[in-house]
Amino acid sequence: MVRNPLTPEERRRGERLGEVLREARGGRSMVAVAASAGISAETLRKIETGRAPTPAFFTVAALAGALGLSMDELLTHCAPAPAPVPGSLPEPGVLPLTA
Amino acid sequence: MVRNPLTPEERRRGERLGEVLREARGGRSMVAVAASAGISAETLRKIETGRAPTPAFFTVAALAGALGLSMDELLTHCAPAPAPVPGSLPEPGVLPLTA
DNA sequence: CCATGCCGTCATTCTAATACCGGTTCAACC
DNA sequence: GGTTGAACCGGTATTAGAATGACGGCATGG
Repeated sequence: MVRNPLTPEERRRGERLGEVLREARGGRSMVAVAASAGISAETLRKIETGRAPTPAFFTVAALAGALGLSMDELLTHCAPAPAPVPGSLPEPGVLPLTA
Repeated sequence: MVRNPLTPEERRRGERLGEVLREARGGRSMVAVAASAGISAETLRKIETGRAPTPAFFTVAALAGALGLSMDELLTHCAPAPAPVPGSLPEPGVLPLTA
């Protein structure tokens, strides 16, 4: 096919990424952080609210730099499963991706 | 404006990213690595050849995972300036981004 | 009252991701 | 020598989404 429309899992993964970024921003304003990262405030808002679930690599890198975050840390924090008790419901539909 | 068309600097940054990824792939085939990362071989080829200069965050993350690379390492390796003698030509138009 | 900060929506342009095609190179094999 | 296969490349086409701007709305606080 051509560019399948993003699965619900992928969208929720984007939401988690947004939450992590917003938390890391703390009290600073969107405008300030966006300017510091070299992106527009509109873009930052879309990423934080999860409306841009799969931002570009260098966009995230710029944000991580502006927020003092490690890229690997970021991946870990917005990672897939929050320790769902290994052995319970297999939950069909998980996407490892970070393996 | 609306999505300015990627500067030459951004494109060369994508080429460096591709080179690093290709080097990390070593002898393995594109098809194998792409499958391991959960992306198509076509996409991997476009990234490696620099024809997709700004890939998605999670796409790069999947590739880094498949290749055993650290995201921060990746950023450092495909980084901006190769130590251009601090104090020479200021080169107007550099994009820190990774700061 | 007015500024600040965030949100929703609409509109726009460029690009990522995917697939398919043929072409090339290089090796092994008949 | 011819051919077969693997692996990569360049081009083209398609769809969905990133990135950006602009306008209006809604709180909170000076």
